[in-house]
Amino acid sequence: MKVTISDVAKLAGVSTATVSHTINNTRYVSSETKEKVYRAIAELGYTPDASARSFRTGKKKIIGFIVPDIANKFFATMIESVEKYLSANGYQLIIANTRENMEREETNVRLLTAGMVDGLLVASTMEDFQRFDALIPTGFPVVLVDRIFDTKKFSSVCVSNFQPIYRSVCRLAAKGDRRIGIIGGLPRLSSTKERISAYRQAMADCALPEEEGLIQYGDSMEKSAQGCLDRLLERGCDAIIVCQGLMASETIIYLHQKGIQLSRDIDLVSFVDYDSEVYTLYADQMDSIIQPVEELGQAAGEQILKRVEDPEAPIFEKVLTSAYKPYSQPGSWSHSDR
Amino acid sequence: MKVTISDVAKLAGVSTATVSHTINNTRYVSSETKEKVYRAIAELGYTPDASARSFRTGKKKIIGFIVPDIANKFFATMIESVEKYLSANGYQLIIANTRENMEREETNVRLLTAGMVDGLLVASTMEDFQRFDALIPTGFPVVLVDRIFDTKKFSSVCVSNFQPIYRSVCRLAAKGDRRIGIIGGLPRLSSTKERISAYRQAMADCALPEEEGLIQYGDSMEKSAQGCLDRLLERGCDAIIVCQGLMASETIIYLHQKGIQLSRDIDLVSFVDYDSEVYTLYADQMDSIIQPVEELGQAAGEQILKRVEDPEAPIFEKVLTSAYKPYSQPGSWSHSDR
DNA sequence: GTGAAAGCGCTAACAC
DNA sequence: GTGTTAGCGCTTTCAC
Repeated sequence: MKVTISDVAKLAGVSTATVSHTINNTRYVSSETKEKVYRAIAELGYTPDASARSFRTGKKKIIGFIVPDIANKFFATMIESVEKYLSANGYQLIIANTRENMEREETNVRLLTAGMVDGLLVASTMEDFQRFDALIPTGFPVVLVDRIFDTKKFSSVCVSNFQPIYRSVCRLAAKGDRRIGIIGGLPRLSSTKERISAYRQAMADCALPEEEGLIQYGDSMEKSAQGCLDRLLERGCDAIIVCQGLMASETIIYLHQKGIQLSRDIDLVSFVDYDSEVYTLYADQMDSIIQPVEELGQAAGEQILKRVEDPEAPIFEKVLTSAYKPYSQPGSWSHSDR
Repeated sequence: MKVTISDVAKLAGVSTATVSHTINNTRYVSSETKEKVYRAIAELGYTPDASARSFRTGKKKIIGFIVPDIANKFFATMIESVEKYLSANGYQLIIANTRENMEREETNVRLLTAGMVDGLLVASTMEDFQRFDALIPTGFPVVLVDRIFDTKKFSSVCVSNFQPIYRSVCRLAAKGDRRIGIIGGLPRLSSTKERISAYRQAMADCALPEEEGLIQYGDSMEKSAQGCLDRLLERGCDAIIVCQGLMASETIIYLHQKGIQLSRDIDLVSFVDYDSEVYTLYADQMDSIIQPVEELGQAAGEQILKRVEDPEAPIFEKVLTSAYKPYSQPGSWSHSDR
């Protein structure tokens, strides 16, 4: 049968309080008593029951992370770095996968916030802030990751999206490209909106013709880039900006298959949000906007623990900066935001 | 403040027992009473507390998955498919990442088995069965995934490793290759051992010279393939078998960078354990051993829930079969085990 | 068809 | 320096 704290107490000849306190270092216990307790624990093979403890203390030492697509290496890498930070601080990570589906996100948020985790990281696929907000119990610690809402009610950690895109368009324009296409992610996401608006503004500022057909939206999941690319090629683009790593990889491959050569036949700017083998192969033939994925994960971990430990802490918005790597200078990296 | 079951009971004018039973459909409740209960729940915004429930019932509805490397797409894809199966059955998945480190695996197993999860899936990085076994509380539901031990104490789900390698060597030999090198994963893992032993046996059966230097071991993590490849190239291999997807991608890229062309300068056989863009690019220039990753995940989910629901169920070993795709016939797929 | 109440294993306030 | 004990929110047995 299960061995409980009172079995230990009995065998050690002390009270349950003493056992609890020795285990948790939560008040002074003489070293002889400690000794007896530890001996009893060892003898019985006692392990404190995590459920009972969570129930009693209200702390579960678990953080939930709601992710749009765990098989996307961008998120997988981020998860790894979140997990690293959390486990170093005595927390476990629970993953839920929404596959960019709002209903799945709703279900998972409800499940996790109902006493399963102490706090929640969310890379939300929702468009509507109200709908998201309604799911979160009052005062529940939440940190938005990578994707935010206009209403600044929750803390967030994300990457600056405007500047690198704006800069890309300007660089392409200076090179002589006129018809610059862009492949964005899901139109409802903040990250996509920011990037597209940067594109629009830069196109206008560079006096390049705007044309709705030059803007294509994918879903950032497998096999979505190809259709976008086809439509852009039909319109005779001389340059393409791809706003997300997985779609960028697919774009590169598809161009390769069509025999269209990077930087000779077409200019490419890619978001690089993970260590892709494709990226390694073609890094010297395109501009790269390199996302600080690890830092994003670590910052997310920091922020959520901060909120869990002090739910009254003020809202905090952290914006990280991508690195910009122009293709012509393989060795040179520069920060896009300064 | 937190709204509890007795708040609901009070407002609905019934007992807590009735509220509990209506929520859980666990005994007959008249429809008028149900009605009152649901109204009260809605009015108060009541959500049952998962901790309290787990504590009381001993069931947490959480499965743990201990994974060697979550940023490896092989595991990320498997996680996704496990998660899919579990969530369809009312369970959540908790991930722990060991980075192929035995100490981290120990810590995580101990943490998770201490009342945090109902059952555990483990792709263990351990060599020593005793050491692993010692971590698992008696009777705790465990399913080994992808990597097993000689001692058949736990249920397992894995992929047949022997046949595809044996077949690869024979095919290469028939083609005229004499110096066939192989890049394996961590030498301590069952999967690696099986693959290397298949290689050895096939080399002997094909009357090819065995040479220890033709066998190289990587760690299946990023940047480990390059060193292995260098050593194999030094020995003048005319063919190389790579036993793991990530290392296979890296091998392909490295060969490409060196200007060594697949199937012209060197023959390649790759394990393909996820949807890689590199694989898409080079699929027609090499033999592929395609791992049934999704099925592996689903089977793992099935097995662990079976054990959780009936811990006395007999040990079950499921062995899935890879598909073998020879490079010469892009359209033809064949099962390697029949 | 419903209610009363015990108790899951632990922590922590209070007592000495 | 240590013990006693209430009670966290829920499920479930027993009773009517």
